[in-house]
Amino acid sequence: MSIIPLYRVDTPHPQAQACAACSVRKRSLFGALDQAGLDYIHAHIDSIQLQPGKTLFEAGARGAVLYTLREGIVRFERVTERGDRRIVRLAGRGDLIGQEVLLRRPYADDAVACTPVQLCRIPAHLVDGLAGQTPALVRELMVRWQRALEDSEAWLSDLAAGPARRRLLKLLQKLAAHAAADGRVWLPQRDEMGAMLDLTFETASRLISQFKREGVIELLDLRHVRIDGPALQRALRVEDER
Amino acid sequence: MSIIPLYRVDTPHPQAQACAACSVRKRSLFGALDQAGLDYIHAHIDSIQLQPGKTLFEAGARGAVLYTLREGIVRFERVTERGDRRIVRLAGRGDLIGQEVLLRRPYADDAVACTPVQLCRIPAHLVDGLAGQTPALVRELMVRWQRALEDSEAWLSDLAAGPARRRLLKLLQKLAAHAAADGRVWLPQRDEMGAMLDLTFETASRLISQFKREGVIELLDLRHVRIDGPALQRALRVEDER
DNA sequence: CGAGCCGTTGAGGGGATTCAAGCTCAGTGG
DNA sequence: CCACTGAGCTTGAATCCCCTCAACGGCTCG
Repeated sequence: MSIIPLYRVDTPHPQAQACAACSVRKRSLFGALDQAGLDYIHAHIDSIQLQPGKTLFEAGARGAVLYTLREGIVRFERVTERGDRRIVRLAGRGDLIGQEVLLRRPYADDAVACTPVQLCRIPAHLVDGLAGQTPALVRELMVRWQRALEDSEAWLSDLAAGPARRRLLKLLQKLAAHAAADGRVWLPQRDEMGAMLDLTFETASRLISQFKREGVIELLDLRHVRIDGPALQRALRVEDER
Repeated sequence: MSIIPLYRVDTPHPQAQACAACSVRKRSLFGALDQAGLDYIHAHIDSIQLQPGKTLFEAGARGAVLYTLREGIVRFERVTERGDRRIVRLAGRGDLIGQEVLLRRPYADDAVACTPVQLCRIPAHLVDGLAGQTPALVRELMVRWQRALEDSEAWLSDLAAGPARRRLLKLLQKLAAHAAADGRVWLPQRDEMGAMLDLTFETASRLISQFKREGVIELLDLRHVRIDGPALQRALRVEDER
């Protein structure tokens, strides 16, 4: 994990400007802050980068920091009593990670980088302090909690029910929402798909091969595909009839 | 749906006393309020009762009220694009229902009574007003959001993965947490179990019969069982070995 | 008493798993 | 340079678990 302090004590608030100019600020927790708020926080936020597979934090650990995801995809996973891991949610650009520390609770899941990832590390006390003075920030927090809840419930109804083919098509649809500007979509490893959909990696592999043959996806490199949107919709339609 | 106004305008705050004496107040959203807060809210809260199968609200509807569950079990369900319904979460005593209206958002799921249910109906503007003056209430709200999120994720990892027998055992374990004082546990209909676990009702029926033969559960009446806790734990242990 | 709902159980088929083999590719060390 | 290794992916064959289709019984209710 590489940590870059974004602030410099010798110049007046350069990071406040960096925050103000940040491409995800409007989508992020601090989108609600004004210039004064940015001045207040800038000196306490570090930028963090993580390589795929690296762990941001582990379930059960007590931490004092939360994160805003600027770039990349982070997965939340937990280990079941059977001993196998289950991926329960994904976070993308602008999402808040580890908000439970605001309640002085341990992290609920492992958080692991799926792709190269850039985050802002935010001390919990910073949010505590601002929340008292900034009602808009409190509202932003609640919006994010509700969004996480709806994501989780949508995962349950879309990705955890029905035949394997439909679940995997739905996963592609969800991953497409995190596509880069040029249409590149991150494709998880086969065993990661398994952990997301409760499938064996062999089944995931068979289906991905099938989708390639059908032209629903096109492999760009080992970890990225281009998705034929209409073909995907059609395949899902067929799946849902009957 | 029967609505009983709990307040009376001719006597001074009788409902404030009713709220203060309420058995679930300490577990409920307003557990954080002092006497002044209770005085403020009492005139605006109605008591509601619902019979099993009755709908509290529907997904997508815009409402201006949320609910605290005083007694009974409420399920959250949604209809997938395939047309079948999926139960994604359960609420029990003290849980908050429909909190998304505080964000001016439509209800995310259908909310349906599983058992006879008693709720307090709380206008959203009431919470808005109090939240500004009562930081503890804001915190209570966040705690409830986080709890709902963790419930949903736990549902995903426990009830939506693994073989049918394990999923149903896990469901019994979860239902046991909502047991009455005398140990009576609500047993859903077979097709409700199916909607919770993504099984056919036939499979649910076969497994329930099996559990009865094995002595894990004992049928009290059509909708209630007594659960042999140790036997359940043993069965789960066996399931998780191997 | 027939109709309908809910639950149970059986028989057969299908979809996902399990077990197994072989493939590519990156990294390592002789 | 290339054999060696291990991780990840693919594909095949056999098995098994759950679904589908079906029949039947108990119960409530009109």
